Amino acid sequence: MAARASSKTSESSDKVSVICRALRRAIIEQALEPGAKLPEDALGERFGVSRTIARHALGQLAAEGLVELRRNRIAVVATPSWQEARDAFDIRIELERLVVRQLAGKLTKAQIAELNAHVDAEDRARGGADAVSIRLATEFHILLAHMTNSPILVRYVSEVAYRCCLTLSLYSRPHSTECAINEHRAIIAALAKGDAAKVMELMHHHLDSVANRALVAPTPQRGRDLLDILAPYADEVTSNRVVKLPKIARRG
Amino acid sequence: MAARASSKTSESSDKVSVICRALRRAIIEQALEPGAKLPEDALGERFGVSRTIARHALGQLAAEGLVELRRNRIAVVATPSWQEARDAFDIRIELERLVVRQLAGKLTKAQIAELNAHVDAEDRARGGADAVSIRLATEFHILLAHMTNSPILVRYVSEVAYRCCLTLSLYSRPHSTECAINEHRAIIAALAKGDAAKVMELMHHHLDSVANRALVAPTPQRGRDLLDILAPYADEVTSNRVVKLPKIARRG
DNA sequence: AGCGCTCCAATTGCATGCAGTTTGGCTTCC
DNA sequence: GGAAGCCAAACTGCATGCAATTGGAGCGCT
Repeated sequence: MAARASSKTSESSDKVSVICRALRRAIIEQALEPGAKLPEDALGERFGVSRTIARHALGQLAAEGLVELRRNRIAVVATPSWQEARDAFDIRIELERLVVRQLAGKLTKAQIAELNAHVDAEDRARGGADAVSIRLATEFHILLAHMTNSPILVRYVSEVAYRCCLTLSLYSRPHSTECAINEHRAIIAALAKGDAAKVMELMHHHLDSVANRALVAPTPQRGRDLLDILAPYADEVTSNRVVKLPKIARRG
Repeated sequence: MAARASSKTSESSDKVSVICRALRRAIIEQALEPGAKLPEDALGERFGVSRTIARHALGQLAAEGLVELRRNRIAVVATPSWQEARDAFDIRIELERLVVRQLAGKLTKAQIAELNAHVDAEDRARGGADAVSIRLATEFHILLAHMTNSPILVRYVSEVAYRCCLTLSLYSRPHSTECAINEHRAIIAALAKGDAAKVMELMHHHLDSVANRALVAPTPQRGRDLLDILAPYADEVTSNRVVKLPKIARRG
């Protein structure tokens, strides 16, 4: 028996949604790096729509955490801090444990075949671009979420998985996908067998190891948050000499 | 020591954000019932902004799942199905277990005082409007999430908690807040004591019992989704007799 | 009465225009 | 040489206007 009755969750075909999808994909495939500027004008022109639409799309992506929006400033691709990346993975672990708990032993043969086919695709993509491997791996997890037929769960898993994608591009060293693929296969097997506890443990370990492999320590230099990086240095300067750095320094 | 360093997570002061907050509150306090229409014009006029802004706000709320947006149709307050409500609570349980796991034993005295103060407020609100009690109870959980200083966690817990609020208004029988307040106090105590396992168990039980108390069985009649209710009948009709229900039925 | 049709008011989808803010370079002055 | 100040270009925030779609009232037909 299927995990649950069918239900639609696809995004509508608004121009806004189209642009959202395009940008989302560009971001997770790292065509747009974290920090990349996203001016409304440029987006509108590129996609052949008005600024209004581009703006709306940016709003949606900001709601998903893929884009940062500051008043009167150009929107940029989100640059999650290391801590945020770690938080995202923690949340993801819990959500995906829930996914496999709901799915264990409840998948149809067809669904299992679909999962296996996806992993086969991941396998074939080995050796190709890292970005593609990462995207496929992410989509495996989203495919799982879809099978719960819980639209809310799908949304949250998708969002947090995309965010994790984003952070992988920031903090990851060259990706090794081999074991990830094997772990995907193990998860499918355990799901088919119906061992909920086992598959939750597998998923937990899988995500945890991906996170640990990727998020290598607080990586001081790639931490990106200039303010944080310079804080200790700034402390030294400001406490010993002057109060304000740029304006009054010349008077001292 | 505080659970983590400070971080800002508040919504900006755009007109859009202001309207979002207003609508969100109206929805969770049931001033706007599920299914209520939200025409852009009316919203814009009411809040003294243009349709553009109202529209954008609706988009954000739709991303949060509080509003349903269908192309070329008037936006309406979301009407989650019973199953979606149950799913939301399942997700919420996992997320909030994570919250208290992170918080156990890491709260400052000031934070504990803040939590106690909030529960006191809940206590004082007893006997008042149900909607207010529910909102305060929800805000207790969001307050907890804030103390993790994980913006992502705050966002997800807030969203899913609001959704649960919404479903409570749909499926709940008259709310009994007494035990919920006691359970909140128990959670604070366990957090202060630092017993992570205990507080996770408490939170799990707390949310589960709220859900079970509220989501009384699939309540066939209040299920609201006419299509679902009629599905079995329609199956019978379409498979045995004719293809379309309204147009051809009269000919049979 | 019941059913279908037509047409109009209501409403959304989207582009454009204008005002206010930020950015970055240029000039000026030390 | 380098910092402060100024100015124009770039960009966002928002309102308004127009075309397209919807839904429902009214009307005629059976």
